[in-house]
Amino acid sequence: MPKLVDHQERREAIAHALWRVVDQQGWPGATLREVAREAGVSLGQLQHYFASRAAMLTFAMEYAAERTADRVARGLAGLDQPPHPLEVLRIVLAEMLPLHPDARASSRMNAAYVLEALHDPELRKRAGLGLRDGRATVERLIRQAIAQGLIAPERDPDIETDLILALTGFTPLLELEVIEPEAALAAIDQYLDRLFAEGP
Amino acid sequence: MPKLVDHQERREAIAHALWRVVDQQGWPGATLREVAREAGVSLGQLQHYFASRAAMLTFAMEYAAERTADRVARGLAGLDQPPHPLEVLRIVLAEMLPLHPDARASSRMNAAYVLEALHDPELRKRAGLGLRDGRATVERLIRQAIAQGLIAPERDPDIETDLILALTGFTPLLELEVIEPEAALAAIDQYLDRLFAEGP
DNA sequence: CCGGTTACAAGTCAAGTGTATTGTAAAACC
DNA sequence: GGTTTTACAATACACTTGACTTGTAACCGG
Repeated sequence: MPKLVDHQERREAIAHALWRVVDQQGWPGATLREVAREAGVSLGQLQHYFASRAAMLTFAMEYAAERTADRVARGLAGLDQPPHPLEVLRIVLAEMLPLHPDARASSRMNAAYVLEALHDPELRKRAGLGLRDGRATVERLIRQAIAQGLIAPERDPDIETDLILALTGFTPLLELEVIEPEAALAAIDQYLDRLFAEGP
Repeated sequence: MPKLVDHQERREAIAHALWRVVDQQGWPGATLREVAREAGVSLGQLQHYFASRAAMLTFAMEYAAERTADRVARGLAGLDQPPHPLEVLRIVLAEMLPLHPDARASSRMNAAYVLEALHDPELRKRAGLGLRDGRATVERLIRQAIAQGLIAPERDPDIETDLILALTGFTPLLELEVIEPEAALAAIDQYLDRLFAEGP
């Protein structure tokens, strides 16, 4: 056979091409042929690495989630140890919003994925689990911060968690350039500052 | 010619069918033939009312925006006159979230539309204008409430406006059943209560 | 060195897409 | 009452799509 090839590597390269296509042409534009062209491979080769379009999309999504987690982890590494929960939340939120090219690609992938998941039970389960996981992580953070006295004890951890997650609602505003990235960051800072403020 | 037909009425009927299709099968599933089937008309008839698929989608979106505005107006009519800004915001937010079938259909239409708009300059301009309009309306409300002393004067109207709009970020959480409708409403109430609370 | 496996290339296929064309019945209008 | 419009039906067209099949060169393992 020809030189043995690292499948994972190839798949990731194709996933990157897929991101680029989705970023530039949208989810429906991500046809097998278009992704192959963007990746600089033939349709046959692409099909050698992904048995179906669905398999390709699923892989690309999981890989995007990994990369986002990596970006967050890298951001957290730059903080004091242990980091202040406010800083943690700030970084998590900032990485989930389309504020730089990498995050934008992930964000668009995610949006398309969620939209698709609404009508596909399998994807729905998968996407639901992912989001629930994320929510659980944030909730843990909030509860810890309350226990540490960093957040006023009157705050309901469930509601505060949901409100934090809702801040990803900046995404469409940013994408359509209704608000500037600085405005989104300022709003997040303002919100977190109030959340972590001392009670009266 | 056969009995003269109310074009607007026909178009709206088709738009309703389109919503149903988008709601159940997603944006890409909204093919001319599928919408025609859902509307109970022939492909030829549908083409008689919409010159192209793009025209159909545009009409359906504008109509959805009108209907959402109607729902909000109906909600506002049930309030004291003049209504308290908090109540106004509560109703606006509640109608923008997928909390009941009508709002859900509009919400999904809107999500798909925004996603599509990212790669279509014409749609982008249109969607951007719509969102900017909405933002301006909310901002006016906030500034008024500050002027009336209902919101603490330290609050920055710009940031507060953005934060209000960000609360539409509950949408994916609701759609994927990560949180319950009551939780979203509770969070919104909590948030608005704090926004309108007296300063210390 | 050779059978078997891997890595692709290229072509084929059926299904589905939006759009354009053509035909026709019916009612409005002068 | 003839003519012109309107409202549709039906079909055809040119493409694109994901999937599948077949062919073939390359290399490893025995």
